[in-house]
Amino acid sequence: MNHHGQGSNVRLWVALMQAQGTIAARASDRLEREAGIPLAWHDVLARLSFAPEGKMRMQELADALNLSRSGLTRLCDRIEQAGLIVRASCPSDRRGVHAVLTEEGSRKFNEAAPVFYAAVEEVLTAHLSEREQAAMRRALTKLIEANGGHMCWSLPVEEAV
Amino acid sequence: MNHHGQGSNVRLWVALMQAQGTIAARASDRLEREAGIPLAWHDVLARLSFAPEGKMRMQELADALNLSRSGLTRLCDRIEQAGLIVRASCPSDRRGVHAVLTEEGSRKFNEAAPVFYAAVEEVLTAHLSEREQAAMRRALTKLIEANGGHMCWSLPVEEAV
DNA sequence: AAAGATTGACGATTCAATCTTA
DNA sequence: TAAGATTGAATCGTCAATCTTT
Repeated sequence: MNHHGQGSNVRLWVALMQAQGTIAARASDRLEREAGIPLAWHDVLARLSFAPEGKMRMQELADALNLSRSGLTRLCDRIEQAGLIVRASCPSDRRGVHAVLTEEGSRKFNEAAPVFYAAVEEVLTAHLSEREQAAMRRALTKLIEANGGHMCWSLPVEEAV
Repeated sequence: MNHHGQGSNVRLWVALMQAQGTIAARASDRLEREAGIPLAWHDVLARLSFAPEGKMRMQELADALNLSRSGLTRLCDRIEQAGLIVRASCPSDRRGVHAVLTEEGSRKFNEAAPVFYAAVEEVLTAHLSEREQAAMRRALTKLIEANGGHMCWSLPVEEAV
């Protein structure tokens, strides 16, 4: 196909799949062990924490986390069961539902976030130079946009340092 | 923690997770649509195709694919059911089991591989320059090794071009 | 006793169908 | 009729226990 052969392309594919898998598994283990919540729960709490008023529509949340609607419904069932979020009917459009962070959910996130940051540092950023990180972020963002995704992340407060 | 704030680290994390998810989903869809097999099946067939005599121990295969042993057992159940592989007791150590590519499995792989290559090109390499690809592969390999993984991939024949 | 693989019970995710509201 | 969300059935993966062979 191209004059470099396909092996090189496949190598990049394999590296991407394997790196992501390994990194996510290790960070997930550490978060579960040290903060007592699954990575998926942290993702939800984090998104809500950085959202205005600590709430988001189910649909928004599903998109942000790359989950199907029903997948998010089930995930939120479990987190609500644990008391970290509640559902609230959306006032402006009563078809919609807000997932809202509770007091306890907020507390839990504040407890888990440092563990998560440390895990990301440990498995990801500690092994790459600033230049490598910047290059990788640029490349990954290109890939996301080229594939119809939207690299969205509500700015955490720490960014403003 | 560091003077760049944690937001930057988290951005890289999110970009990695999202890019991998989007890319894998798109390639998986295309493979399923155009070749009629799930991505996980292709992974197994590909590994076997590039292994000596078209066979591998279950354990090896599980490691290569980042799957648990039982996960691979189940996956191989389905693929064997479809007639693309068979199991054979390992002669030298009768505890072990070989997954062996069948004629039909080999045929199916030869049909699916071009689709897979095209999909990788479409979702991944088409959007990155040679330099970007090389930089990314280096960085990802570092990450894999730093996290106790092993970036292993039997050389495809095409590599020797 | 330990290694390789499988099985049962379970958790998490998806698709298709359903329910409610716009 | 369509959009937002949920539910039932099915798929896929994991952990712990089991079975066989070393």
